[in-house]
Amino acid sequence: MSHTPLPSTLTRSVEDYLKAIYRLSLGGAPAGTTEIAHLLDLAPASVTGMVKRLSEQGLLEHVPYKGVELTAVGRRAALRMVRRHRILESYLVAFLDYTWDAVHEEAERLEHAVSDGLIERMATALGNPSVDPHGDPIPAPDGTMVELVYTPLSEIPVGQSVELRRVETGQADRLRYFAEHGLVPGAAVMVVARQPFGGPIAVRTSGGEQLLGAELAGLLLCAAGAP
Amino acid sequence: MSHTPLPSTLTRSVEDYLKAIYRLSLGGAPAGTTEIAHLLDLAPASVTGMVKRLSEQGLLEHVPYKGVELTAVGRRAALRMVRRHRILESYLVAFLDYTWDAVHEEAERLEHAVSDGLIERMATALGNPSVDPHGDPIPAPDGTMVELVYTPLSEIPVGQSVELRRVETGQADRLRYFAEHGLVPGAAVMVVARQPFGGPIAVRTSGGEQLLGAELAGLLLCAAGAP
DNA sequence: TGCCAAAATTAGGGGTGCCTAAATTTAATT
DNA sequence: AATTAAATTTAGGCACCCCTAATTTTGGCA
Repeated sequence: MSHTPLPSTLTRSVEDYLKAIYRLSLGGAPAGTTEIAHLLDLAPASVTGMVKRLSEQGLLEHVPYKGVELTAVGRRAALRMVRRHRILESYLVAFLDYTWDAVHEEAERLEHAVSDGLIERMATALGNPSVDPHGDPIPAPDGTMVELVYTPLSEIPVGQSVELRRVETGQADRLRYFAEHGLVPGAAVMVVARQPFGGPIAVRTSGGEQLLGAELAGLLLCAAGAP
Repeated sequence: MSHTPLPSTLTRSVEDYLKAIYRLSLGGAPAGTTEIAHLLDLAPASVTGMVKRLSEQGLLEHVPYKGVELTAVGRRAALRMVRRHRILESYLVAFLDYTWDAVHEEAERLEHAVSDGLIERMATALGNPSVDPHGDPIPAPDGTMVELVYTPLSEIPVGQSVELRRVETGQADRLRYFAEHGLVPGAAVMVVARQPFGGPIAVRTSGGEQLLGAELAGLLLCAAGAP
């Protein structure tokens, strides 16, 4: 099955818009221009202008005053950027001694500059991984991705041991904090307490430490039941 | 000794101008705007405009109608780009299976996007090399570079064997041709003939092949006398 | 239903960096 | 010294992508 070719020359700016709209599209609803503006740190009016241009290019569909959705072409372009980003992060951690909290910024710039060929060479060197250091799934070169569904830690019963599979934050300081306490993908943790109403959660790490915090609830995901 | 800090945010375009002007400055004379335009594939009038802006920023000195020269700050910024480019080329060849004729284009884009930190990590992984795969010297992180002076092959007497040290061309097809016949830095060659008036030259490679061509004269450099 | 606040868009403007076409300067030649 | 061709600069414009301020639309709520 052949694809409509992706536009060959997207600017860095356009690539960032597509990534942002893709991220927002995961929420299910069409992305609002203000949401996009917030993610990209731009004024909403600027987004309206760019959105108009990208619609004309067929990368997204815009219903004025309603919202923005990626077209099939736009989604492939966005997933291509996601693949680049996650392969880059994986490569930097595996081969150039980066820590998982330090790779994001570097990948954020490189993803706009590397060729597809280099990404594939890096992927090969890594053994074609399916997840990156944060446990995020890596889209395939053809732009397909299996979104892995994990159970949020906040839904694991008290007393159960599980394996962390994914740490969903890009914030370097949080990642550093998690890493210091062994909360990385693959780690085993036991839920030891929970506040009422789904609030903060407490876990015991394999190192015997006990940690408490609201961040733990949503940011750490796991495969339910796996020790 | 401390340096004037380099401007922290140079655009890709500015970085390319500085690199081009640096290359032309090696010829000794101030660079002309038309020369720069030719190197960057731009209209001469565009160069005049940019040159004006860069002079105001203190990156170069422009004497209207005469020519352009880098200031100390501009030269350091240019050498920083040269280091990035050559470390990147070296890394791609050493660790990601690129051939020396394929790295230029990739490095040309990456050099604008990588952080100084990543370049230094790559340099460390390479063992802090002083020359890149083409034999070109790599500037130090502080922006100093020893320009190695080799004897052009065209000046080696007929019958003498020498070691190639540097292949001075960025043209991928020529590099491929040279590589196919073993003409890479480190190779031993013997000059077997020369046309009158410093014209084309003929060499015998260690593989016993005999090659003739005008390109050989200027593009291949060697350490005189070394076998 | 009518009004209000939030969201989104339009209007107008600025910086960058490129272009073409029209001067202008320089340097070489006669 | 005058002419001329090449190099260079100026003038005027355009595309991109951002901004602020003003206006329009929407959706919820009294």
